[in-house]
Amino acid sequence: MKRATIKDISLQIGVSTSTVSRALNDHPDISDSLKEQVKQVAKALNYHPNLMAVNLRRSRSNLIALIIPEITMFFFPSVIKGVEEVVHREGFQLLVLQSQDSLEREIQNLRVCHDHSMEGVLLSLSAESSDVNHLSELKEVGIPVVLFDKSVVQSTFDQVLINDFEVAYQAVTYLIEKGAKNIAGLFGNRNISISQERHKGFQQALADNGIDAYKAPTIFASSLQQCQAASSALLQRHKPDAFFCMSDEVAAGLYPALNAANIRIPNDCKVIAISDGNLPYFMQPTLTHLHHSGLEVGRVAAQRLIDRIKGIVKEPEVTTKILSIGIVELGSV
Amino acid sequence: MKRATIKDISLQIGVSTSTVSRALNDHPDISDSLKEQVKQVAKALNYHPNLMAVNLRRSRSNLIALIIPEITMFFFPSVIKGVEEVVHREGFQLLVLQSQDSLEREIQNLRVCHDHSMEGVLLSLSAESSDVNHLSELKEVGIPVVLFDKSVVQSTFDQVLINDFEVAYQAVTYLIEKGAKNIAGLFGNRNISISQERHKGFQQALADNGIDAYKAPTIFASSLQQCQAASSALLQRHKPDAFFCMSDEVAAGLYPALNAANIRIPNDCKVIAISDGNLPYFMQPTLTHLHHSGLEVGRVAAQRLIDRIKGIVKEPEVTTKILSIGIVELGSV
DNA sequence: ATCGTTACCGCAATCGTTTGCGGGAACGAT
DNA sequence: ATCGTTCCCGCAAACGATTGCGGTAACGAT
Repeated sequence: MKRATIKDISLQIGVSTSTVSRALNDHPDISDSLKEQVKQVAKALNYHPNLMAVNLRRSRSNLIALIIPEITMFFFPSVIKGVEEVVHREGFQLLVLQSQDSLEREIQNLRVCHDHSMEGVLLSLSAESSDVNHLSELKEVGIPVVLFDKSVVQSTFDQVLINDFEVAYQAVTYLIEKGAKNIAGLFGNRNISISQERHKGFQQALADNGIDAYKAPTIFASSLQQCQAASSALLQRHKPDAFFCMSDEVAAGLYPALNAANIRIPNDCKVIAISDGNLPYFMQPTLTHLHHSGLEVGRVAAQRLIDRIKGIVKEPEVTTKILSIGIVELGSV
Repeated sequence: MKRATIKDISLQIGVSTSTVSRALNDHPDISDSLKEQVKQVAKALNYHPNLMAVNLRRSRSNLIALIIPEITMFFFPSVIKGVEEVVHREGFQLLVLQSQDSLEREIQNLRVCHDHSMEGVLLSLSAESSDVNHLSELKEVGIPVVLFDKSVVQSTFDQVLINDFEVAYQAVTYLIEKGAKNIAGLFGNRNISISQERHKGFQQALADNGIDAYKAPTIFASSLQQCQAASSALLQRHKPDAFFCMSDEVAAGLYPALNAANIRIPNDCKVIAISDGNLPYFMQPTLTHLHHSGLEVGRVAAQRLIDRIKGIVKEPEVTTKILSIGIVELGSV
């Protein structure tokens, strides 16, 4: 019932625990024959090293934390997948924590990271986090942090982002090239930075094409339901010939509204979104989008973090990695 | 830079480490004034107990593992959410592992659970796991396991499931009540148990209503693309007046196929699915479904596990908790 | 002055490993 | 016979906390 320890092995064979330890770790001081014997007994006793003891001794934990606002079906599953892939390959274990978009819980989670001796932290800031001051605690004890997806301007940490402004600009420009003249914008929670940045890109693209950005119908909605309701309301007053959706989530709110108003996509109205490329294929018509690969974000961020942990990245300066985004042309434009 | 230990505090105040430890844990042997002082110094030094040491000493880890086949946008995000909710409330941390539907990786993950001294494991079996023999290792060392969603018949573990047969039966019966006479069935990976059970329920419901189940058009598809292709092919040969979809994922494959064939939902063809209730609202028309709440599954399974860990559940017998399922009537029937 | 309490606090073992250092045995060389 | 190597292996101290047991001081009571 109780798990075997190194001591059990040592007693059984009649050597010291240090010898057993060295044998199991293939230390050159130990003869091959003894190594063999030790390993056999270990197997027989179903011995597994107690990682709590090992980690305490080595003062490592082999753990990497991923803190995200919330696990929904949007975006983060792909990120987790990408992170897990890299983290697992490098021999770490992943711990997933959620901040529920609350600063308080984010701080709690960071404390957990500290307490559990995380070797590194991947963090997508909560909606309430307007700066990174609460990360100083980790910085002081030397736990590397990589921010991704959501960050703040004056960050002093490595980060993996996309250029939200640019991507939105690009999407809107694309709609204009396709002949759209009256473009509406749909955005998520107005408190999070990426909503704001994408909104700016939206406005700038309009302005650069001689369209009065302030007259463009605009919605900020924090949930699918809100978005659908707001879209329906919008359609009472305006008849846009195109929609820019900052995420596939808001696009999913828009579709039913258009349908209810008997507006056909893409004939009556074009739709474009930014998406990780899953949901767009479930929608009808399939949703043209700029492909913001969560998988890629996860991979790159995790790799960067692990490089930091291993000390491969020596420069003290932090880097901001901007991922490039491609457009996937489907049925909605 | 280095984190403060209990020793640092003891040196600073001039008491022993044991006293500091007791003071921090509000042991009655320590005077209130000293406690106050110790806590102040602890705060000043930004002291956090080293959980690796604490856990080694207490031989606990405070960790609960969740092993799932794969984090996709389907179902599991809700489960994770439910699990996290309970686990966090009870003061544990959650570790998410993926088996990629591979038995080998599932075994690897179980080893990780053992090595990291998990206090409990929540497991949704991989497609390749046809029994639970590989769980014996955990059983031997006394780590409780709760299976959920996917299990096997002769399981000797607590489990939280739905009655897949019954739910499918119920869904098909509903279609028949609504007038459907020619019902097709869409299923996922044919190797996983829930596909098989739901398929049986599908067939039985047909048979009980005097329909030849073996002539009913049936598809097993492991991905969205496969499902869409197979659906299109099916529509060349048959004109079902209703579809039973074992998951929202396959339903998402069906929709475009119906659309391409110019078949209208629900007028020309009804569709019903089993779903956790997210995706159905993004589809057009919204998808009528039997609501298999991932949130609930996660909560119940996690609570059961924690009861086991805490020893609240004393009975040696394992229990199988079957969650009830309600129907959500939306636009597709 | 002695004894008994009560209130505090320290010693040292412990959890399971790792690892620096030292030491014995065997063996060959001188 | 002595010395030097080489090859193995054990002792004991860490890692950072918890905790049973014992000990000391203060104090009042007798």
